[in-house]
Amino acid sequence: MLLEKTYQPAAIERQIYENWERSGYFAPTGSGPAYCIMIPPPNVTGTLHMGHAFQHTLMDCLTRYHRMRGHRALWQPGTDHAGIATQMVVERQLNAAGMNREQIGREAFVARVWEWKEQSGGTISRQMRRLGNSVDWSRDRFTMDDDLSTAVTEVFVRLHEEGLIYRGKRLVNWDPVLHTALSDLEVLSEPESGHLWHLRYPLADGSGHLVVATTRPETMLADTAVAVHPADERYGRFVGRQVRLPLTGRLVPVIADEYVELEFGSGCVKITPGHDFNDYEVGRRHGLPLINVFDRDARITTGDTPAGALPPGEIPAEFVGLDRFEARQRIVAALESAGFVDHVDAHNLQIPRGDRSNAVLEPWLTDQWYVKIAPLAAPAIAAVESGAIRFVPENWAKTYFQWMHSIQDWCISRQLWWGHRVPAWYDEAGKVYVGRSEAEVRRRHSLPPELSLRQDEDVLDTWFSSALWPFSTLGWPADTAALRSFYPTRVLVTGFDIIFFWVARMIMMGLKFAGDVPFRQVYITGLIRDEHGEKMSKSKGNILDPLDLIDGIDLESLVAKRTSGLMQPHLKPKIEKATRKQFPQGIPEFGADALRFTFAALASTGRDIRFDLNRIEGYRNFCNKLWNASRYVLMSVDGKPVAPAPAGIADRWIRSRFGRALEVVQAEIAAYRFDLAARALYEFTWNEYCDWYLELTKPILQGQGASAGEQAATRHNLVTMLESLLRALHPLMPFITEELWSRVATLAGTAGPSIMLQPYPDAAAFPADDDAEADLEWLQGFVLGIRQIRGEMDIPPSRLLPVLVQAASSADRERTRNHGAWLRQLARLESITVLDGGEPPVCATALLGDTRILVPMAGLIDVAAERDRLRKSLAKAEGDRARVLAKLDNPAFAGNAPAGVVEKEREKLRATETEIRQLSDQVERLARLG
RNA sequence: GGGUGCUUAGCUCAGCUGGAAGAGCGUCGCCCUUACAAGGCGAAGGUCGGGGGUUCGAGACCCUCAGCACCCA
Repeated sequence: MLLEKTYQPAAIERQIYENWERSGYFAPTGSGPAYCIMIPPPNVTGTLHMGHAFQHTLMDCLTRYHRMRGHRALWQPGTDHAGIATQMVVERQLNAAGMNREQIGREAFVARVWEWKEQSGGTISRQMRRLGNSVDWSRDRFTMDDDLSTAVTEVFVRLHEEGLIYRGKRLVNWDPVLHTALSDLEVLSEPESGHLWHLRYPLADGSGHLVVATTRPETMLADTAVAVHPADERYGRFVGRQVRLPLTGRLVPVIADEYVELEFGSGCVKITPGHDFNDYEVGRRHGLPLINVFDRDARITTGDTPAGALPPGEIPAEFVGLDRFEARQRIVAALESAGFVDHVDAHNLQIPRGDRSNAVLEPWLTDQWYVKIAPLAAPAIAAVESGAIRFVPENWAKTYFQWMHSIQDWCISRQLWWGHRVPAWYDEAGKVYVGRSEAEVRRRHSLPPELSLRQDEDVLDTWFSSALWPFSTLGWPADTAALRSFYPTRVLVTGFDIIFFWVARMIMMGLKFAGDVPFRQVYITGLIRDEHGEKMSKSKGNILDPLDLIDGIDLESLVAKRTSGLMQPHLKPKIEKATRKQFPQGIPEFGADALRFTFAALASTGRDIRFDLNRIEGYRNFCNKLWNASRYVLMSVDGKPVAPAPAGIADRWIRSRFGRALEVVQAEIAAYRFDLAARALYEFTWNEYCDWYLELTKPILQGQGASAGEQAATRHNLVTMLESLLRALHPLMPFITEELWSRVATLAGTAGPSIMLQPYPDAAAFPADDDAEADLEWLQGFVLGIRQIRGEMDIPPSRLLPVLVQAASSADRERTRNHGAWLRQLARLESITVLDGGEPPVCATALLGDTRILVPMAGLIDVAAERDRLRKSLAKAEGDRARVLAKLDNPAFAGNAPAGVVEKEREKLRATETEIRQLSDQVERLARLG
């Protein structure tokens, strides 16, 4: 059956994927070595963005490549529950319906989240299917699945038993909007403009005042000291005395601590251990009391300490209940009117905000669960130091070390409802019991049934369960066959942005609980950005849905997609304008294979990858090229005799070239240089297979000269070569290769249900053939010489040229004779005459080593134009000669450079001299005429 | 303040252990040559951010400066 004239991805892709999936081809099979990649689990209710599609392409390419090379390949899919993000989405839905989660209660709320997960959870798997991802869907996992939750509980309990999980009252990063603690990594600090208030704190003995500088005057209600630097001569005499806090009148000491910066502000700071991380440490060093004056909304309270509530009236009633920002204004106003404000400076400071809510965070004193991280970090550092885990590119190990060496204990509790509930129970006295279940807790601690226990309200950080992903998905804590074969996994493919969040934590947990590293290599990809290098984000309005590149999308739908559901609706006009400007016609359909090839081609070592539509268009054209090359092969072969027979020179040449390309591909995939692998395949396919090899078969198959046997042999090589090429391209472009292979395989004398189960072509089966390559290089040089004359002289291809060959060596004469048919067709020649001495007519000249290829000029070529052309070449050749001569004349060069290099230079000199002689000869000849 | 990258053709980027500057897109010519106009053929275009050094030889190695980006505090 004849192929369509152009490649139409939409017509084939879905059906092919359905067939693969239905046939179970994605599951690991065979007895080869195990090859396993864990998918970085995306948010179950989210969608895949360009970064996911990019990484998925690389993971799929690796999986398909190793599967074809006989590995028992498993690409483990799954999703995570994305605690805060998902809870926020469902809360917003509730708010829109005029409700909130407190109203409906925990149980009903969690049920709604599950509903939302069921409803939206299909998006990602749909996208993955369209991308052609060959994950083993039968093993699909979700972090909240029962078995994965079992793993979470098990790890929590074991860490607790070892004293590596503890509960403590500490300052945490508190999100007063989401009402939860956050880990350090979820805090984003940006400089923002604010003020530095200089406040007068009167000395208790009435002998004057100290001026303290603060960016947060509202926390002065909870001050428990004033600090100066011990070496600060301005203040030394005040240390040990007391000041009377304005507004509350409480007496606090003046202390000396090196934390104070001499040059900052007045050099004298207020210390508020309950509301500042640094002050907390200062307070600990000096045994200062802790006072808290905020509630969970960051509103002013009547104040409390770990020992209990402050006496009534300690915090002035006028401020109680005020939001922190309003409290600031009111307190500053009160201080001002009482004359306590010395002056106010404008000041830029770092403001910590929650990465989800964007709310200004508060250091707040609460009970939280922590993982003691140092004992886990040490082996995780060693694993990378020893090379048990290798980062690619290896530079990322530095980033990893830098963080691991300064790592803090990990706050794992979150005051959310969506997630794994902390497996801890409290009795009425507040005593805590940790265990796998309430029953186990009662049994272990011999608690009477009538003792009522309540489970901890908090859930665990989502990353806690993600950290277990490499072994929890394989069945841990059970000792499963999957765990035994696939752990440790081979490589983790992910972005540098989650080295700390995820990669480091998986290494720590894997070493601790699965007894080995979770993966041998970590391949860190760049981040996909838009064509201007901007990060893609909803609020910037520059996101692209990978599916829209596959299927295409009209402008109006694209604008609607980018401007709906914005967190900041006022950005809409700007986004719409930019989108209309960038995609005036919308986005055309490119197909999954073109998108995948583009991702692979962009995967170099850089940190930022700009996604440019021009690239994908180029690779869609590449798909079309491959399609049409196959079309040519099928047209040439189908229904005609095909027979394996001694290969012709062109056949030998293309096989030799293919072998070299495969070597590059094998090496570059092993090095995770998908860009170089893709380029090798692209260049081989287009510049050698299509541009030369297919053209070389035409004179044989379409001309009169060749014998039936030669033709049958050519057809055989034509189709077997294509069949191999399709296999070589399959990991990158699975759909089009499957479609074409299904039509080509039988003709090539092979068969099978799918190309994805076929072996990857082995470079060793295509050994280098230097003779064939030398012959073809000569032929290409000949053709190129003629084409150059033709191109520069604007001679149309329809005009066939007579050609004279002069000063040919006997080898060149033979080649001219042997390859006459090819030369005539590829260079579009009318005749080829080998000269035996004698004066040729006026000609345009092309050089091929010592041989001159001459095109008689009469009526064709302008003498002056040819002379200019030759002079340009001559000038270039003379420049070359001068450079080479200078090098060779330098005794230091001949003395120090390796012999091979020197010989190469000598050879170059000979070549340029021949060229110069020939060219000047020809220029002279033209000069005589012109 | 500490750290990590980047700077090569108009644009986006390759350039492996130092040995005659590359690709794609774009541009300019000539072509509807029966696989492909999503194509074919040809061409133009770069003092490899600046300066210094090592070397017979540097886009690549070292130092330094400048600009840009990111991470951590």
